[in-house]
Amino acid sequence: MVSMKDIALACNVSVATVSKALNNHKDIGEETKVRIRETAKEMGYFPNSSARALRTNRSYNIGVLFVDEAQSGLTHDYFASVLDSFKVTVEKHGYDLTFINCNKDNKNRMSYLEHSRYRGLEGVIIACVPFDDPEVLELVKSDLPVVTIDHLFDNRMAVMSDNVKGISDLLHYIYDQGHRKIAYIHGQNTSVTRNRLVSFYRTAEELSLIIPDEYVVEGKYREVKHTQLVTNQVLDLPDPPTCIIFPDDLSAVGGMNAINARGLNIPQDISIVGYDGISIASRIEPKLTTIRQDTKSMGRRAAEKLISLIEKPKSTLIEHVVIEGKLIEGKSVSKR
Amino acid sequence: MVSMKDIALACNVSVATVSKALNNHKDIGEETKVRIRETAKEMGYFPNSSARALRTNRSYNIGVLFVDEAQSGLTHDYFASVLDSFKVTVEKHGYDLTFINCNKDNKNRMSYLEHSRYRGLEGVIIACVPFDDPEVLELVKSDLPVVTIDHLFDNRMAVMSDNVKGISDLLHYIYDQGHRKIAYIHGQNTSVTRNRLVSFYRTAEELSLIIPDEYVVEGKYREVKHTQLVTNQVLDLPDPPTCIIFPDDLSAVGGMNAINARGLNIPQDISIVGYDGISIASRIEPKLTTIRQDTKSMGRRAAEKLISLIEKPKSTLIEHVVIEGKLIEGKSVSKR
DNA sequence: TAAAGATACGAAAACGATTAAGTAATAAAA
DNA sequence: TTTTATTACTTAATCGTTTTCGTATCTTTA
Repeated sequence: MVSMKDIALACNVSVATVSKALNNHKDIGEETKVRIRETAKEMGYFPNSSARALRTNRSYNIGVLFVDEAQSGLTHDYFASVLDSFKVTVEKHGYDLTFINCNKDNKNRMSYLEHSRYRGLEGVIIACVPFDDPEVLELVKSDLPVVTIDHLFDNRMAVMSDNVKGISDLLHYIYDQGHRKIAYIHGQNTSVTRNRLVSFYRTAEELSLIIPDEYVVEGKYREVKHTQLVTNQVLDLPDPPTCIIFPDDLSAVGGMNAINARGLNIPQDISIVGYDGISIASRIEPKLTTIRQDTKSMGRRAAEKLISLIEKPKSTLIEHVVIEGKLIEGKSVSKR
Repeated sequence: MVSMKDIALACNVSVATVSKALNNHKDIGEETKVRIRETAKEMGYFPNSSARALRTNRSYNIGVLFVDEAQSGLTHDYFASVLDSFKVTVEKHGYDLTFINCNKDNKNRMSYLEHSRYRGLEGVIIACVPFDDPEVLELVKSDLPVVTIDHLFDNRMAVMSDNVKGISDLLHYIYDQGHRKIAYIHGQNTSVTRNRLVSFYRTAEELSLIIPDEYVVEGKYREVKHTQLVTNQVLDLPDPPTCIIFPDDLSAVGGMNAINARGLNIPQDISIVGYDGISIASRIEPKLTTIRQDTKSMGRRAAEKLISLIEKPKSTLIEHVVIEGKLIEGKSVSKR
C-alpha cells in the first residue's frame, strides 16, 4: 500500500505537505498541490481510513441495527427497502454502512453500544428491532446520534410512516366503496399497531361506523398460517364483515388463501386490503388494495437527519419526521 | 473514551502490559492479568478498532458487494437471504460487514477495489452484480480474498446453487406427473441461465422429450409485466405446452396472472413451476411447485470459505462449492 | 532601511494500539 | 558460588494521518 510517506519521498516534500496538499489547505503553493496530487494519482494512493479515523476521531461510518426473526431485517421487504434508500443517501455524503453485530449467542460479544464505540460509528439507524430490548435502550440513551424507524423515543430523532393517515385513508376508501361491516385484523402490540388502532377507531367514529368488538382481532405481521386461522374466525362470525383489513400485504395473502379455500371470491363475496405496498401486492390476482409506504423517502430522510445530527449536532432540531404513504387501488375491494 | 493508557495509569503498569494482559500473552503474571482485566471492565474499556487495524493491518471487516436495480441487492429476496446467513456466520467469527459503496454517480468515488483498500477490508463477498463490470473484474483480479455467489471466475472461490440438478429435478418431476409438452421461459443470458438451459436440454434428452424451439423463450428474472407478455406468446402457439417453467417465483406469479386472465385454471388447464422457493411461493394459491435454493447453507459456506481464505490463504483450497436445492411440491402441477 | 506581514513549507507530537527487544529480579543448574 | 534460565515486566518504535507551531524567504509598509 502506498502511503503519504511514499508520495512525500517522490515529490521531495514532507509528509505534512502531502497531507495538506491532498486536503487542499491554503498554505500550500498551487503548483506544489498539483504536483502532489498528480503523483498521488499516478502512484495509486488512497488514504487509510483507520489512520485517519484514529487521528481525527471521525470514521465516516454509520451503524445499522436491524434484527428480526432471521437475525437481521434483511429479508423483511419493507425494512430492506428503507435501508436501501438510506444506504444510497449516506453513501452520497461519503459515509459507509456497517452492520452492528446482533448475534446474541456469541461468546465475548459486545452490546450494541459497545460495538458501535469499538468501530467508532458516528451514528446508528435502528429499525425492525424489539424496542424494549435493554441493549437497544442503552444505545438510545447514549450520546451517539441515533435515528429510529417507526418508533418514537423521547428526545430522539425518528422517521415514521404515517400510520394514522394510512389507516384513515384506507378506511375512508373502503367506506366510500359502500362497505359498512369492516373488520380489522391488526398486528401484535407495538407502537405502530397502537397508532393504527387508534386511527382505526377514530376514523370509524368520524364515519359513524359501528365496529363490533369481534371485528377487531389480533393477528401477526407477516404470518400466513396464523392469519388464515384468524381470518376463518372472523368469517365464522354470525354476522361476518364484508371487508377485512389485514396487518400487512403478506398476511393478506394468507387471508386470501383462507377465503379462497372456503370457496368465496375476492372481491365479489368479500373484500380485503393489505398494508405496506410491497411488490407482491401488485403481483397477485386480484391486485391488492393497500397503502404503499414511501420507503424511499423514509430512508432518505432518515439518512439526512442522521448526518445532520452528526455534522451539526447543535443546530439540528430533534424531530419526528412523518412520511405519508399512498393508497394503491387494486381490485380487492368491491363496490357495494 | 477510555483507552489502555487510562487502565495502565489506574493499574500502575505500562500500556504494553495492559495490551498483553488483555490479549492474554503468556509473559504477564496471572494476578496482574486479572487485575488489569477487572479494571478494564470496570472502566468500561473497549478497544479502538482503528488503532488496532492501523497497527496490525487487520480490520476484521468484510465487504459486501450487492448491486441490483435498486442500487443494492437488499430487496432481492433470494440474495438478501444468502447475505443474512453470511452475516450471521462471519459475525460468529468476529468479523463485521461493511457495504462497498456502489453509488456509481458519486463524484470523487472510488472503485470497488479502492474502496475496499481504503476501509482495509479483508475479504469481499460478491453477489447479485453484473459480473462483466470492469470494476468487478478489477476486484476479482486483485489479491483480495473474494467469494462470488452464483458466478464462476477462474481460480476464485465461488458458492453456487446447483442449477443443473435443480432444473433436472424439476423437469423429472413434471415428466413424472405425465407432462410431455413442457415450455421453459428462461431468464436473461447469465451464467446461471446458461447452466439451467444446458441442464434443461440434457434432461429433456434423457427423458426423450421433444422440445420445440418455440417452447424455449427468453423472459426476464423477477419481471411481472414482461413475463405476462411472454406467457401469452407461449399460450398462443398452435400447439401450446401443458406446463411452463418460469425463471423464478416472482415471474411465475406474473405468469399466473396472465393465465388467470385468459380464464384458464392452474393446474387443471395448465401447470406451472417457479424457481427459488422464496416465501411468496408457499403463500399464493395454488401453492407454487418450485426449487427452494438453500440460501442458508450458501451464506454459511461462503462465509466459512472466505474466512478460511483470509486466515490461512496457503492451505485453503480454491474450489467451487455447489449447494443443492430442494424440490418443493406445491399444487401448481397437475397429474395427467 | 528596518520592521511587519504574507507565503510556503517542515518538524514533531499525537491518536490508540501492538510487539520486538531489553532489563531487572528471582529461580534453577553448574 | 557463579552462571544460566525463567519470569514479569518496561521501553520505544511503529502503523498512516492530521495539525499545531515554527521558521525561512519574500514582499510591503513606514
